[in-house]
Amino acid sequence: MDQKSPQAKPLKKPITIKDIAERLKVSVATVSRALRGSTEIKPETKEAVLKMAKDLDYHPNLLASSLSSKRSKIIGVVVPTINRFFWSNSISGIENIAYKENYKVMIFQSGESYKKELEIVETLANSRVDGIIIAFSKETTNYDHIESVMNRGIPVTLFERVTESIKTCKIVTDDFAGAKEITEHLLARNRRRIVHIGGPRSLEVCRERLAGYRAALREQGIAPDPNMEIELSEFSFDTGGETIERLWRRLEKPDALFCFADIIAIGALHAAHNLGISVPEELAIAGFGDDITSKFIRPALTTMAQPSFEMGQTAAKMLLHSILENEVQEDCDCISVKPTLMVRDST
Amino acid sequence: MDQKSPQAKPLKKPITIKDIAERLKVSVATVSRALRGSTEIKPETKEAVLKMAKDLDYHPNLLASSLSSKRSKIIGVVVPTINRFFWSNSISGIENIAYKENYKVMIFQSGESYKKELEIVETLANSRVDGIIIAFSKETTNYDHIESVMNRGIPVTLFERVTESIKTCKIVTDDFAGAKEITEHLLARNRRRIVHIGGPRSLEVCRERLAGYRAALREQGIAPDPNMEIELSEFSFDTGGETIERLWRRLEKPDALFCFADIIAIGALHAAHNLGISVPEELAIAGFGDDITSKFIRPALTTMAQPSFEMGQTAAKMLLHSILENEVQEDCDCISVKPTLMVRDST
DNA sequence: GTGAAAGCGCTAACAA
DNA sequence: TTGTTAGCGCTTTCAC
Repeated sequence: MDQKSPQAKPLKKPITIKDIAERLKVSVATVSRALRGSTEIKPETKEAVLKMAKDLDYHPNLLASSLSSKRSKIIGVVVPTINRFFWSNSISGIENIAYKENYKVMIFQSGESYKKELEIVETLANSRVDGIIIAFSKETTNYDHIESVMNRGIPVTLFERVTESIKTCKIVTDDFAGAKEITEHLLARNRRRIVHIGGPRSLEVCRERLAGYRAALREQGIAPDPNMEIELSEFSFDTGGETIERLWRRLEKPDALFCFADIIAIGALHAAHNLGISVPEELAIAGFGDDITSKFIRPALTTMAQPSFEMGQTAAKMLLHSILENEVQEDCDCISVKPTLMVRDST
Repeated sequence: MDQKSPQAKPLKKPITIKDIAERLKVSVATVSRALRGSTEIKPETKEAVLKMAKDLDYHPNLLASSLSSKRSKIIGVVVPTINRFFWSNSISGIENIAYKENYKVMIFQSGESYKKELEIVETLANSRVDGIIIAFSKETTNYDHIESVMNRGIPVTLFERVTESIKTCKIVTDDFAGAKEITEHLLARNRRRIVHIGGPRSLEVCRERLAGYRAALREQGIAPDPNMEIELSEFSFDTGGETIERLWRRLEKPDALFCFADIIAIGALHAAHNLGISVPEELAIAGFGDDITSKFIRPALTTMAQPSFEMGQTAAKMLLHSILENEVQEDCDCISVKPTLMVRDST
């Protein structure tokens, strides 16, 4: 019953270009050229090779190919999580462009862990991908791993979660403008006690959103109040809910909430419902990101829409440009994308 | 201005084990052994190698390593999309196990396209991954690509979207039981005109859910009615919405909806709201999958919860087992996981 | 147009 | 414990 089968895997060893060459009595070089569609080859020879490859059920070994050509036609993408709409949709945008240019996309998630991000980036570089698009984890404050990769000649494009300290192509949301605009919207709705639920200050994204919020207040002569600025370290529905419960125990309750991410706002909305708080009458709630859920919850969430798919496309274009140009990236641009205010029922 | 910089990439060529060997006046074999933590090596030698590697800023070339060792320590995962909770959460489960065993996970999405699935699987195999976990696209009805990969000695585990025609490890939801249970729940709520919105029959998943629905009806003496069975080919919020609009033009309106996926149910819920249909009084709506959104919409959606994270973990365990055992997979098991009914406000 | 040959960087017998 | 020596399968000069 538990006797091992004598010949485990069907280890008839794979067909290589050498096999094709021998059968055809040509050199491996010729076969290689034919397979790669090189021009300097006689059409008949090429056809013969292609036919033989098919007959023998030949499959190229990409490892060998990449090793000797020093090109993999693969780009690596690192995001904090694929579990949220913004990230997964960005990736679709990246793939959309990459596949057109015949590049494959390898997706990795850091899970917001710096350690895992390090590992992934190192693996990617050691696997000789042609380029990397990365959005930093919330824990990342040291960027040596990126410098190292770039020094090794691998182009890197920073995406959304970026840092000023690295000179390379970047694409980000104009978080300052977006946060300012949505705060102004709240102010225009006659809200004065607007609480900002922000994310970890280690992220530029979060700092910018906070700054935009403050700027809008100041313009209305309202001095930013530390009590009205909450800093979260976790991104989840639950933290949004817990926060609102804490806020509601205060003497002076807020009349509006601007959350740095939809996921937080949705959690808050849910908790508000359970606490019997009427939205938007008693409390207006706004998010950021236009998560796909935001349109479907009730009341539908007011938020800033980020064109994630297009941002992914742009990132891919920038990276492919760096790869193909093979230039130093010193002079690369930083693109800032304006988000769009989506006014819905929650404000 | 547009003059190219003379030295493009910093092409100081990478340090290899040969460089380390020369500096240390040992052989490359020794260096290789030290780096891989082989036991048959003198501790001092090992230390010296490690130190030199660090000093020289050595980074291993995984391509070369995999090429010669014929192991990559990478498993490939192919899913229709990472954009939905079930899939992204399954992947987290896979990663959770894989990383513990020191395997990296490469994620790919087929976008529900058979052609792209083919390409991805071929690339994965040609990149000599150690194993593949795959959930088929909705278009996939031919499984030769999987047979081919398995014949080449690469273990494959089928995940959720499977086929009977391939003998290998599989893990699926018990869709029949789940669909039957949720339909029974609807019946218990005194619904008799229950419409099933199903997915493409090409997917076993969808056929099973339909079968479960029918079985529940039959047990109550209700004959399945083709007019009450709708087949969708797209998975999106919009199709859910459009469908309910069509249904509502009928003379005899349904009193319940069992959608084969939450995303459809959520779209329907949204459309119902816009049409002024009261849920659940006039129309009960149930989904399948317990998408993260389902808990937060109003009314909260009744659905079947699939333990996606755990299913991912199990898939990874099965695959790793096949990889490590290096056995033929003929006798592999097929695990079927029972989903859990989550009764909420929509029914 | 084609072939010969030298690698790409690493692993893995087999010897020593 | 270490070194020698073939490769792994493919690409890419450089001749012919």
